Amino acid sequence: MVLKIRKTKVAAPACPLTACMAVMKGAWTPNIIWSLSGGPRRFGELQHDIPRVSSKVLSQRLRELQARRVVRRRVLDTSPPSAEYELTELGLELVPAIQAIVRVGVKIAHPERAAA
Amino acid sequence: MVLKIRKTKVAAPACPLTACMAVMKGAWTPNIIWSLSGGPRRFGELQHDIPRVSSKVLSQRLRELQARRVVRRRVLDTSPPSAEYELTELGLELVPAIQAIVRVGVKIAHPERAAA
DNA sequence: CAGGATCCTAATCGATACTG
DNA sequence: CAGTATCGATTAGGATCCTG
Repeated sequence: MVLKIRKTKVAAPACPLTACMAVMKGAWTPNIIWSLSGGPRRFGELQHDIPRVSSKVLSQRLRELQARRVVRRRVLDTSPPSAEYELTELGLELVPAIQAIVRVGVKIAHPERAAA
Repeated sequence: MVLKIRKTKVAAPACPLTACMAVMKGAWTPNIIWSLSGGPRRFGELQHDIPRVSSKVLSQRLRELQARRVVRRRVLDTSPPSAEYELTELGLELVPAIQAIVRVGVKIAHPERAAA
């Protein structure tokens, strides 16, 4: 006998999930957005925030995020010349999701503090 | 002159983020958790919920999630034999994060409904 | 129905070196 | 400082076939 597929009880379809995960693709992308959620950061500052990321991967992800209109790049007229990255309005929309992930991460990392 | 690294304004360090992302690693993992958030599902039902996932990847991710105590597997005494997967208490903790991601995904996919 | 085994491709990442 | 170029290792994922 054939088992019937029960109707899912989940309200929204999986496609918005996939759409959002496409933006956060890459192991370091959430960290980049998280770091930028505190305000504009320079390239070197991002590397400082995310210690084990290579400059190659960091610049790759930043370029992708710019292409997706999540991050904006501004060249500053300083000496030496430097650049600043900041979240766009679209990028700011991602912050609550990252915050939720961080909250869970805290629970996973410190189960004893889960009561709080 | 050397540019100074400005102190980050982000409250929590990136490590909890990384810890949580490790659990959600893989393109399909969030979809699996999302599908299970509606209640226990069988293997075939998960494949139905996530149309383009191969059985290999699905079973791989399910095994990883079991190893991480996020998902529990129960063999049912039916004919033909079937198995059910469900979220553990730890797995349930991930649901709010996934929900937040879905919410952003809806905004990305349907910007015109962003007002709601 | 519920998966494991195998083969293969594409993407990601890390390390190193180099440029303006 | 702010990246780019290149290489090599790892891995996720797709397709197909097969079993209990």
